[in-house]
Amino acid sequence: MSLSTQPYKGARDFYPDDKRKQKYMFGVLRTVAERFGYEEYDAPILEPLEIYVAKSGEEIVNEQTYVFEDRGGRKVVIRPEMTPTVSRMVAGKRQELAYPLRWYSIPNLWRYERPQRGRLREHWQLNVDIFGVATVHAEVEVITLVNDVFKTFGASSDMYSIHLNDRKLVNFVLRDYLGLDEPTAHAVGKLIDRMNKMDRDEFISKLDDVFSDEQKQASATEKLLSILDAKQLSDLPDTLKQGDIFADLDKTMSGLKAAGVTNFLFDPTLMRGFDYYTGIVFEVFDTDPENNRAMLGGGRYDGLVGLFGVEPVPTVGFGWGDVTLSNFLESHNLMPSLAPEANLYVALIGDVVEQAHPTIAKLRAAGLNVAVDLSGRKLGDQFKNAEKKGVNLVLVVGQSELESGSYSLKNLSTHSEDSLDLNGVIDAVKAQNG
RNA sequence: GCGGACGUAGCUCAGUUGGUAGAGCGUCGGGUUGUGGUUCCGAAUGUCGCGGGUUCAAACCCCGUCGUUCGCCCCA
Repeated sequence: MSLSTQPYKGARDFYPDDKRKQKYMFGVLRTVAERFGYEEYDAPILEPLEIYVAKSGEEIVNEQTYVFEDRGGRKVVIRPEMTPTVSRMVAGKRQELAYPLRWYSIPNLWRYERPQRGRLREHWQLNVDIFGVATVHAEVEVITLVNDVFKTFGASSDMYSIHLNDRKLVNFVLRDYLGLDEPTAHAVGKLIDRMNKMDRDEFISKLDDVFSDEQKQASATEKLLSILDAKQLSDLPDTLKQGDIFADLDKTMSGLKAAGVTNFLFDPTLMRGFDYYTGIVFEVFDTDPENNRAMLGGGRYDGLVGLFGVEPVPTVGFGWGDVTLSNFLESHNLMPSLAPEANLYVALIGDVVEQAHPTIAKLRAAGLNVAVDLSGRKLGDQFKNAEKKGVNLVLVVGQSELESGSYSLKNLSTHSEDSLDLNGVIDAVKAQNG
């Protein structure tokens, strides 16, 4: 009976090649978030159960979290999302923080579910939140940030589309326009969420199951469909256009235009799972049919911070999973080939490890990442090894080089070879790495 | 939690109507001891995911189980 070498179900090992991709992705995410003035924070992976029970939504706590009791009898959850945590942190220093507060993090999150494409048990998620802005300038900023991330990865606008909706609109339609009670409204909301996964007849028959005879009499189904079919705000029935139900969506869209974002659209079927959203919600879809689900989503949740017993803080934020992001990058060929950490490989001739030490130390002190071949194998094998590791530049160091101070620097991809002194080697490696 | 597909060498896979396993790539060694990518020669490696069952005989059929994957639920 031997031990399995597989990682835990739904979780990934990151071998150096994988980790390199993750480092690249996170690097871009951090760069863009910080370009918008966001500060990085972090928190424990464990949280008390209560903060999820409070407002996260139902199933995620009951069935999709890792819950256990610690040795002190406390109910503990491995965080399935970051929003309650960041809300807790903001609430904890509610009075002393300077608003608007711009925070981001890339936490790992755990959900107990069946793994499938784009959904694993452990994933990392960029969380970007802006606290203290009640106007849709916050939504516009955050979505613009998302757009900049895509651009920084080299994506073009046709590769993704930004869907927008407003919970206030949804609530108005369900409660006031259709006059549904709370449980019915909730059920219809869940149905709308799944609308695109079924055909129209199926959707209508499911609606029939939910609506009362009275509601059917009032042609609730037809009314709802006419709203869900809207491609833009102007398609909506006139009776909805009174008041300022659309004001936020309207302003968000014009704000996005002003910010140079083009590929967004009004999507009345967009719901989002969590119940804590209170205003604009958005999701971004990969247009590649291979990745047919939301790759990121977020919205306004003005009530969460207040749950911790402090004055509420208006908040807009989103989460962007690393699995959906890497699927996106791979599908659109946007994942660059990434060089290994070492940018210089030293091949040794003969037993000169100790004599070569001062030379190698100088190279490292100059900022080069130097991997030394300690195998004692034939020179040809050392070249093969460098190539296999993906290190392009090899410095040959033997007795005569150490004595003369003239080294042979070999470029494995161009097959060129230069005779250089130590400073020349340093310059050449730096030039090669841009 | 529910449904489908799959599980053969390190990797990608082949294995005909059941007769105890192969290829390519990779790995290792070599083509005279200080120069690699192409080439040539040679070698190693599998309890055919695991456990039962049917059979004279199972990688192949049946059951269970674990894992992978796609979808449902839910969500990033």
